[in-house]
Amino acid sequence: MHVSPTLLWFRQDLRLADNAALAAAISRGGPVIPVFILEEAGRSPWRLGGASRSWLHHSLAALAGALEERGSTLILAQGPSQRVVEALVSSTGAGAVYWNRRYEPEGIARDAAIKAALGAKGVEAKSFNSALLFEPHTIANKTGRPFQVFTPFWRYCQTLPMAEPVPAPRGRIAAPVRWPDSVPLPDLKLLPARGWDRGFYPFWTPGEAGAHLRLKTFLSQAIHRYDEERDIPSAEGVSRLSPHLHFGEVGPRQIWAAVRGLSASSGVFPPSRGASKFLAEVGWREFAHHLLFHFPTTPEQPLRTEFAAFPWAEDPQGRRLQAWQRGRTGYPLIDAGMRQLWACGWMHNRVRMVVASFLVKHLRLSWNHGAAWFWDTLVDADLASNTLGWQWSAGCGADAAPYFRVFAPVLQGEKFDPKGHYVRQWVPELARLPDDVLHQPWQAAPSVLARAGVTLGETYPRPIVDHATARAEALEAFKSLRRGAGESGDA
DNA sequence: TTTTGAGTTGTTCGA
DNA sequence: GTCGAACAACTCAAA
Repeated sequence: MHVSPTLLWFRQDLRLADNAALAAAISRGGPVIPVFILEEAGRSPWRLGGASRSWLHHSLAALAGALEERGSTLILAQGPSQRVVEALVSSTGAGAVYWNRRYEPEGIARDAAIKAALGAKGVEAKSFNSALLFEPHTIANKTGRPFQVFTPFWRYCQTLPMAEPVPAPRGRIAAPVRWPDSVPLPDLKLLPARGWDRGFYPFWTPGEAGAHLRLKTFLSQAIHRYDEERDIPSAEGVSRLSPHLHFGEVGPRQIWAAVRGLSASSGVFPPSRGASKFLAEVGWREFAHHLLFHFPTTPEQPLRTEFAAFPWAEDPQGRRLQAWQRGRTGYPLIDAGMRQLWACGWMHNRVRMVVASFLVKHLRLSWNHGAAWFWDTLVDADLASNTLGWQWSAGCGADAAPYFRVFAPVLQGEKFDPKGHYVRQWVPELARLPDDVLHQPWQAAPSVLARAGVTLGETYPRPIVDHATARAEALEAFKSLRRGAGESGDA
């Protein structure tokens, strides 16, 4: 019997294993036409960021290679998704379009429209879950409302059955008689013209194979020390899976199953405190998607509405923001983090919290600026996680950091980078300073600075704000917010 | 139904 | 040096 082709629409699920839409397309029986559509979403603030574009280029190349090994071809296209999908359906005679669901507000609306349009034409349109352990529309608290606190959310999720990964397709993937036209990968122009991403790829191997190697490496050792070492930015204590997860080169079901596999011999699950902590991070990713789905305005708007009135500082020339972005704040840990971000497209999580706190509380610039910068510079930029992270840092989100939690950049440096490995790597002009002043060079005696070859204000900036003053002003600003919200009017 | 306690990641101050 | 308290307000779950 003749079965029409299935269009398999790849989006943020750039893998063959554990891909529910792919598995369904194959079991439907006809030829499978894998397609990726680059949609340049106009002026949307959340169109692909620069670092993400670079990663995507390499990930698509990897996916295309993996498909080729199975006798298939990745079709690349450009333009509004609905137009491209409809054009491909009519040019290939596809009778079905399958994809894995996404949870961003724009994506949900677009997918719904496409599903309706295809249905009206008699084309089978089906979507699947491959991105999450627990899809947002399936989770609610006992009052039927979305969770807003992580711990009860995660406790509840863990009482639910955990989905198994979908097995990878075996053998060749059936090809159509004739392949539709494809845009050559370089023509998508995903790579930056000036090559500022050249520092990324000593650290990263985009694609499904790279993702699995990273997971395997992490599970072999570091996961069991994760609860302690994840806070040390110079250590290899974290999984570095975030960009792979974002692009769907590996999925949470696979991670869960792999961690459970570690318990096979002992029967104890989770196998260690580190593993438990790591799985909770997977839970935070779930929680982020839960919040984005149920509170779709949060990429721009604070979840706690009183924060709309927050007295942000003036920064008319954008100098403070620029100092932060470029790693020229005069606080070594902050500057190290921001420079690592620029060089690698990634920043260690501990340092992300510190730089975020610094932007929002020390510089009192809106978290939206930080979210936008991270969006453009992170290879793991993810609307759900980025939004949660920034609103958490600013204190305006769900389960957010209390307003009085102001990370002290010097103290954080001394606690988590006591030997200065991290700062010396990313702020090399300070490398020769002794440990005891490395995190506060302005406290060093002139002779110490001279010996280290540091001239404050020339080779390295003086602090752009004073910690104690900035902290006091931040606390005052948060207090004013409270007064404003209460309309008590007292002086 | 109402109450109570707990909740990712911190810092400072004073005893 | 170490330690506990204080620094809000609100959501959720358990009692």
